[in-house]
Amino acid sequence: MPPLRRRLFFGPPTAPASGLPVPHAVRGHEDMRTRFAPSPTGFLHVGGARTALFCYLQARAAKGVFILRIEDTDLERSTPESVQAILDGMAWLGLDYDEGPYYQTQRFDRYAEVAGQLLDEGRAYRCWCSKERIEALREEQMKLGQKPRYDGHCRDGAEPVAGVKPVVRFRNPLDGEVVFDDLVRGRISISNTELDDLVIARPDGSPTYNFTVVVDDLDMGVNLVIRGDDHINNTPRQINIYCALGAEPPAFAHVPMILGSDGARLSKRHGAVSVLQYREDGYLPEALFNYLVRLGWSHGDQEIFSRAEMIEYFDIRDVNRKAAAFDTDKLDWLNQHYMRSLPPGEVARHLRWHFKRMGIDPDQGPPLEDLVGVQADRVKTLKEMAEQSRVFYEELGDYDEGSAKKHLRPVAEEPLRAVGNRLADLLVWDPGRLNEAVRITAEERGIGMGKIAQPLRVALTGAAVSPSIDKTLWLAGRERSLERISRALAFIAARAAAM
RNA sequence: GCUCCCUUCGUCUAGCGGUCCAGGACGCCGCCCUCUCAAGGCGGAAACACGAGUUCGAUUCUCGUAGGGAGCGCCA
Repeated sequence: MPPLRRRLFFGPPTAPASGLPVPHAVRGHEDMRTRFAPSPTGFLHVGGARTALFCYLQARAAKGVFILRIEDTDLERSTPESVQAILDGMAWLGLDYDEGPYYQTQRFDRYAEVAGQLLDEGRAYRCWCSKERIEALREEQMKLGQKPRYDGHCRDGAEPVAGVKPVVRFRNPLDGEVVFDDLVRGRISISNTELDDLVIARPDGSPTYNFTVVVDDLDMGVNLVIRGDDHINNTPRQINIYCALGAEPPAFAHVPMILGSDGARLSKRHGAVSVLQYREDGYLPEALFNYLVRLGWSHGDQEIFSRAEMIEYFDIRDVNRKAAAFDTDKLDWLNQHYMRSLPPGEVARHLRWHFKRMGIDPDQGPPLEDLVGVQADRVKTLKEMAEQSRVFYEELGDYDEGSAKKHLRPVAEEPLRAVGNRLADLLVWDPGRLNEAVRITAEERGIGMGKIAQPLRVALTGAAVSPSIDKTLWLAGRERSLERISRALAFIAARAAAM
């Protein structure tokens, strides 16, 4: 049997009630090992993603190792699709791990081995209590205003019950207290009298969560456990198991969960909760990453961080204690920032993905880099950008009714025809010359830019909203522009004739 | 019910006993710019949950109260 590995990278997190072992120097320990351990029972949601991201950053900051472990012991609910969704989500966010993915289902022999060891040493025992008895016990205790827990009926030896396969329970200490210094919450202590003898193996021998985590983290040499704060209450039990195994517990950091914009627990009704849904909605991974890391963590007043800066500055101990509400407006702002500041080619790559999904051929129009340069500060998401740019890649459909009525009127005919002619004479189709052509046409007539730009805009895009007129012409291209101007002139003529 | 945990502008946060009649960011409001929509520039409103202590002095420390969250499984 392989020895249980012990690794320390800072002082013991457990301590007698006196003497505070201050966790020190999280950074700089080359042997730090963290892990992200999701259970594959659904997609990777933003809360889990943020936990993963903190594990990743902390490992990178300490030049340690980041491990991925899939906790799939729940055969009923775990699915290969979920595993894939987790892997895809992490890949999209750029969370690369150094070890794994390990799968708990492949380690059942090992859990059985350790459970057997605890049994042999008397640190665990078999329990034949029926579920009915446990149920009745719980009700009784609840009625008495007590915290429901196992009463230790089989703890000191019990007669096997014929035809019943026993569970294995961990023999939890009866007194004393468990104290640990959580890297984000500070000191947490709980009395052993609050804990009971938890089941570590079911009748069929399959292990339970609190037991597998300990065995895995020990075997994998994990010395810093970063996880959601819903596990705080499990930690003391786990620490007791570490001790029973004669091992040093790792350090713990419990990060708060993410709330919906209304402060309630994040759920589907808040819109996107799955990381991959954000990709579909048009967000850049850099934006979501930056948003998530700033949610509950900060470095002075800085809002924008490059990956290298995050790694340089991140320290799990700086993570906030309280749950944070997800704010889509701020994510939007970050997304726009990254659409404008990332290399256009990089943004274009993601944009291409959206075009394809929408059934638009990105090669039937201007280069996507040019499009990004023009549209990035006009939209919040790549999806919006693609939607608002179809006219540069596809045939123009019907004019927006209101826009056509307002701008494609007989008075617009002459200026539109004039600008069309001037554009047709242009030898070079670039924004500078295009702008000049429109401006001069307006000046010659002593009319405002808007008197020409708006009709032109409707002619080119079918609606009254688009990038500045020179950029719109530039993106539409010479051929499309001239053709659409002709069409608009015909439309105006037909309308005049009908009046 | 019991145990554990949390509490600064609407939201994310800075603050680690005096530097705070509390700073930044998103959002919001106003003005400017302007060929539309944006973007940009300038300005503005907006918070220490409450009550006791400790202290010369509390946003910062302690204890209560209120509010919120999590856990109490042969789920993870």
